[in-house]
Amino acid sequence: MKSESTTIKDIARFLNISASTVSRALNNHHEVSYKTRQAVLEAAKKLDYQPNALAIGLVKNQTNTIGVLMPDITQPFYSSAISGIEEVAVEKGYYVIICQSDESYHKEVSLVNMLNKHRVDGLIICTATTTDDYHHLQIVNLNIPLVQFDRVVKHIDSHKVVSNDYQGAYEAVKHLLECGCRRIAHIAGPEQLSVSKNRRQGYLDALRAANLAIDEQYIPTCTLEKEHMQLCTEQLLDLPIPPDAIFTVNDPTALEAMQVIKRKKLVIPDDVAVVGFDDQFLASYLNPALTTVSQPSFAMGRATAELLIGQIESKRKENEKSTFTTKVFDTQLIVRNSSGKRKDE
Amino acid sequence: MKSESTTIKDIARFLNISASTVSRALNNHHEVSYKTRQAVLEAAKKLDYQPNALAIGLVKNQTNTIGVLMPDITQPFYSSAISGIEEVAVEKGYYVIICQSDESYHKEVSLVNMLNKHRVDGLIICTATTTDDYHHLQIVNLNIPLVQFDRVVKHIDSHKVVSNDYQGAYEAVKHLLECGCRRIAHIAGPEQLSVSKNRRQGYLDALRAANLAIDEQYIPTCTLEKEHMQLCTEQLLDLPIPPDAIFTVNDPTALEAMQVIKRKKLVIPDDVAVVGFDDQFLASYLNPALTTVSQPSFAMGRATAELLIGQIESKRKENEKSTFTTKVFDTQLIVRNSSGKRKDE
DNA sequence: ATTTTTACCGGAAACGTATCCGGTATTCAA
DNA sequence: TTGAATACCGGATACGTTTCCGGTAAAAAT
Repeated sequence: MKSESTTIKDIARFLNISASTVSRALNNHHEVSYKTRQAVLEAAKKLDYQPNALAIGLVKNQTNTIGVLMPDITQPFYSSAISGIEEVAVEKGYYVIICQSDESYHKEVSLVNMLNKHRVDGLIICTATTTDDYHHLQIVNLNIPLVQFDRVVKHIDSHKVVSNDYQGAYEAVKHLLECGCRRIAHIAGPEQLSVSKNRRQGYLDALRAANLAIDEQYIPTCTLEKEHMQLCTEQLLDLPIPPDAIFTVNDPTALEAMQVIKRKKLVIPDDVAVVGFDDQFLASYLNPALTTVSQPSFAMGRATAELLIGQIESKRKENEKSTFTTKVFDTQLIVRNSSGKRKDE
Repeated sequence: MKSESTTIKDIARFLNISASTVSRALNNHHEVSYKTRQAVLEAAKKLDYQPNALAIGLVKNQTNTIGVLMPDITQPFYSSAISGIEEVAVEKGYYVIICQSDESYHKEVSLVNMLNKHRVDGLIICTATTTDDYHHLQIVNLNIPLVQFDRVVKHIDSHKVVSNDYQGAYEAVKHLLECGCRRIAHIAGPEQLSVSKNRRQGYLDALRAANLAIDEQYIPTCTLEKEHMQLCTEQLLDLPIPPDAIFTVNDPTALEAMQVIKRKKLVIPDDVAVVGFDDQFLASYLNPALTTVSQPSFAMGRATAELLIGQIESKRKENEKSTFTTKVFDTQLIVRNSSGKRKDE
């Protein structure tokens, strides 16, 4: 199945000139006359010439491709970020290869290696929950530009894009306090994730600022598996003195929490208020609508891609050692009915 | 920035053998002795050899890459399908490049051309709502294997993967009839989309089977823009004799419809029942939970990738002209409270 | 002991493109 | 009119790999 596509040599033969001249003409090189350039362009169109990206990549040692490795592209937060990444990528002439780790460390390592082998020009990664060894990132970071998204590893030297998790959590808890809640629980995420840690810290500091005692019983750590989200919620509600509010590490957890609360015939927000984190698009459609901390995932995706491509192209120009930036996006508290002051729809 | 990665020649030099032998050893060619093969493998590991996919692709005229073009990767139906595609792709050693058309015909054409230029080994496509010219698909279909997903164009000769839209719609309407509804409206999708057409037909036939008259006023065609979804719903509710049920072409439309219905202080399902199509993951979290037709999007994604890769690899073996199959996935009606027989949670 | 087979290996060409280097013809300055 | 500068082009090489072709040495068959 010879693919029979026309090459630069075909054009050369057609015009009785050399391949190198054709190449120069197609690349707007100045050392080619106007006349032959026009002839080449015309012939290229006529013969339906499509440059072979593989061959170009081989000599230029680049693929115009960036790899994106996310835990789960099904989650709105990630798919929306990917959408932003894709948008700037095509703007700048790059392709994006997506992979998902399914929150598995082993898949993550193997996919990073695959992408490395494929000679992607750069890599965007959001580590899996189970990842707590970062050699594979270190290694890839030496070869190709890397930018970390959302879940970041501090000691790895690269661009980073995150949202202000600490501030978001702090404000969410402050809001609950203002609603009159005094026994605020927090279903936290896995400890090795930067986002979990920062949100937890925001929660703690908000309580401290209000001179409230911290009760570790109120701060279960969730694996972020569906069943465990439910279990955490049940255990909170079964405490001798159950909480009057639950702030969850993300929206999916808030969803499950709400289901459990309803199943126990408790009323949201009267008996238990709920606040999530993400503002995934369904949050506003729930009943009661979910109060949550909004992250600009699409814009974050765009910024990530811009940083990455910027680094790729500056690297090509053999720039001085680039200094890495961490882009922090402000979050915004969206107050809806799951935490309101007992005014129903 | 010479990337300094070790090549096959480095290994050859290291072992004082020829590059061709190294290549053969790495590819388990039989014409190489056990001893040298071991030596090569060891040296490859020691020197951290990573085969250059570009070079391999150049000589083999393949990229091990498949392109996926979807209207909007943010929608759960698509992201879940992509997830399935990605899964079998890595299983079989392929990379997946994703692009989104944003429902724009022009973007679609330009992206198809980009992917073609990048020499992807195959292409999965779900056309945009605004696409009603299919030359670009015809052309690409001549060059590389193509499989159409969900929204398919009948007269283009390729594998196709769809769900049984007709049957799903038929059963949804039948269910509404059994609930006692008699004035069932249908918010339909754009007419050029195969899915819209089939679901509309299922709706019509179910009504006819029940000897109910068809009222075109009850069948608005929606562009699938959010505002238009709302407008269609409002117009239905404002009719002199408003419907007692609305069957929507997909879940996002059902969502908006429910919001509008609630805003009018009507009760679901007592005043108006609602049934959607997709079973996007949020459907069960709504209040009332949404009755909808479930499509196995993940499995559909898997099947699509399997068909495509199958075609790619059979093409390599210069098979006889392959005959194309259309894989139809059965849908399943998930009855929840938005259509129940007025028993509340 | 001679021929044939087998096992193994190296050299060279090829994939499609970019680019370095050198060369010719033209134009300009002196 | 001569020398140098300029404009343009072709040939060769390189990128990293696979694969065809031919060749040598050992093993097997005669």
